[in-house]
Amino acid sequence: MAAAAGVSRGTVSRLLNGDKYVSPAARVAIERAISETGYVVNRAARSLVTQRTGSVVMVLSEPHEKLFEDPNYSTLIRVAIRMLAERDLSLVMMMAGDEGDRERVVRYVRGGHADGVLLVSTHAGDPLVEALGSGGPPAVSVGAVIGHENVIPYAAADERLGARQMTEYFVRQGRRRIAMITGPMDTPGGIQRLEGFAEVLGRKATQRLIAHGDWTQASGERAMRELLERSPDLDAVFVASDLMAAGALAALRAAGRRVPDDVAVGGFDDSAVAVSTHPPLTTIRQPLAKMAQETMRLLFALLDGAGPVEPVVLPTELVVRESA
Amino acid sequence: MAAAAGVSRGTVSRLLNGDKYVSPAARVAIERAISETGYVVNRAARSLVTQRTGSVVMVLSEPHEKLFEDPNYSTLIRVAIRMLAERDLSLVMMMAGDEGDRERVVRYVRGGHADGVLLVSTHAGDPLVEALGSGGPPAVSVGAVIGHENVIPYAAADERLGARQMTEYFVRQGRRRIAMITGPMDTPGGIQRLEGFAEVLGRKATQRLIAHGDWTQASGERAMRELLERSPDLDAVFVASDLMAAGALAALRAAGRRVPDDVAVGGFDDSAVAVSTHPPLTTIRQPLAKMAQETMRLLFALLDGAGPVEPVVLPTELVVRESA
DNA sequence: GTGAAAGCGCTAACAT
DNA sequence: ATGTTAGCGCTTTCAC
Repeated sequence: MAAAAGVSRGTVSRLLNGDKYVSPAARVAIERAISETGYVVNRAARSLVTQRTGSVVMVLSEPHEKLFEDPNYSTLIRVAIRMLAERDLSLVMMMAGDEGDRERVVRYVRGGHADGVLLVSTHAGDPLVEALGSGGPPAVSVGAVIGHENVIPYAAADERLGARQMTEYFVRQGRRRIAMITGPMDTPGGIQRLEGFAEVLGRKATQRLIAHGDWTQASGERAMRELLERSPDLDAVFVASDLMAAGALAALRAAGRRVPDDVAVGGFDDSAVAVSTHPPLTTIRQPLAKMAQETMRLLFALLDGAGPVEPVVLPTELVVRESA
Repeated sequence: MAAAAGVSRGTVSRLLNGDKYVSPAARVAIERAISETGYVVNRAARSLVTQRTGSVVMVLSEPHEKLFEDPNYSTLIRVAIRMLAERDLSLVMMMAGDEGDRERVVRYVRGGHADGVLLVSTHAGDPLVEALGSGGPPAVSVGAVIGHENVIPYAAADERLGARQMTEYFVRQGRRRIAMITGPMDTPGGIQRLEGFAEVLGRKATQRLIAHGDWTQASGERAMRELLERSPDLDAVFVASDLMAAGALAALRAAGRRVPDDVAVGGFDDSAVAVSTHPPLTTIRQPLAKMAQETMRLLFALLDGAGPVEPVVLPTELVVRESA
């Protein structure tokens, strides 16, 4: 290649890496040679000397079955691919659902096979976070990592705000017995959406009116049945995700309750399912694409050697459809 | 590392690569040294000499916005990650939605950055397929690549069979005016599901009873409105995907038609949305996980240097719920 | 069965 | 502004 352009390999390398000291003549000769020979740099060789890999790994920490039931991941993946591509970085996907997975991820990352780590849906106490620890490449997360909020930068929706928006909407509507189906209580969405709910209702938010799900549709249905049994007189339910809300809708229908007449149902996410249910869901829009973008921006800042970066919390928005 | 075990680097390498000529003594010494030093092979260095990268790239050819509305991709990604991990290969994701994307993919693949290519949802005539051409690493596809069925091995559902199963079910129910909403006519699912439909109905499958969608929910709704206008007396509609069927359901409801009493609705995929709609969808189950597995198996066979491999076509199954 | 040594293609430091 | 050169860490002959 260098030979084809009549210059040394050093000069070619300088051009490719944006070094300023390349003469116009050399530049032209090299560019011609590149397009004629179809030359492409060998990343392995480059990695060997630069100690960088040109790739970022997205670690999905949800148990396998549940993982992809949630359409939100799709947006994350799409945005990440796009933004990484702009920097000529590639996205490697790994799962960290069980112990074996986690070990693989740790070996991969500590082995220097990724320049950065993108954590997704990491639960509280996940040993992976400790194992990744310091000394490795920079890590960021979409959504806070509980217990590591000050260690792992993140971009997240303002979960509490969203929960308050929905709960206050119910209150304004004059709903009197407002229940909630939460997410898993070891995730920020699980914890903080409940907190927002409780902030608005105060002592009216009793245990009888709260049930827990695991983000799946089936769990939403189960939780709704539970609530109807415990508090048959409820007239509204705030469900911490659209998918679980779809399940709740099915349980309400089975119980003969009309939505929103008898029971108002509010979801969270504003994902695709929100418009495929009947009635379409009133829900809280999470700016997912923006969250993903901001998370990538944090990662890039870290990759560029910026100092410590601050978490980003983005506002949510009430989207009124027909379920409430 | 070699020093830590008191042997030469060559011996370490031999052990790591499963060469038989390693004495038990050396093996023990090396294994101890590995666990003590936390040694991990440097893939870049290995790649440099072996000319293999240890990664497979999944190329998603759908335009960006539509891409992930379809929950099916999730399963593909999950299965691919799992099966690749077992071989210590990693999954790199790329998009090929527009021209710039495609160029990047081609450079990546032709630049030798992947040991294999996993095509997903490639449309007929996609220039990417030609560009990847021969001489590169082996490529396989989930679902046939139209026009390249004999070049690119694939695992797919028996689309025609599925369409026949649904259409025959309608016929058995005594439905007389059966319409269809197809997928894009440059995809196997678009073409072959229509073929199966037409095979059963013969000349009763007229243009008036056929509308086209692009797999999105919105397109399903639009197509359904179109059909209702053209053929108000229809009493059944076979929709080529669950997501589009969700859209069709909305259009039918808006038009005041009861499902399944007035109009029977059949979907295709048996994806998560099939149970979140009201009523839940009668649909055709596509063995997606199995398709993904078989596709990976084909890829592995190719990576292992097996001769030409045969496409795999898997049977579908009618799943009766409440929409028909 | 194992050590020694060449070399994969590149970057970066050094010379000029 | 550019050529020269020394590795990066591994696999793979080739000797022994």
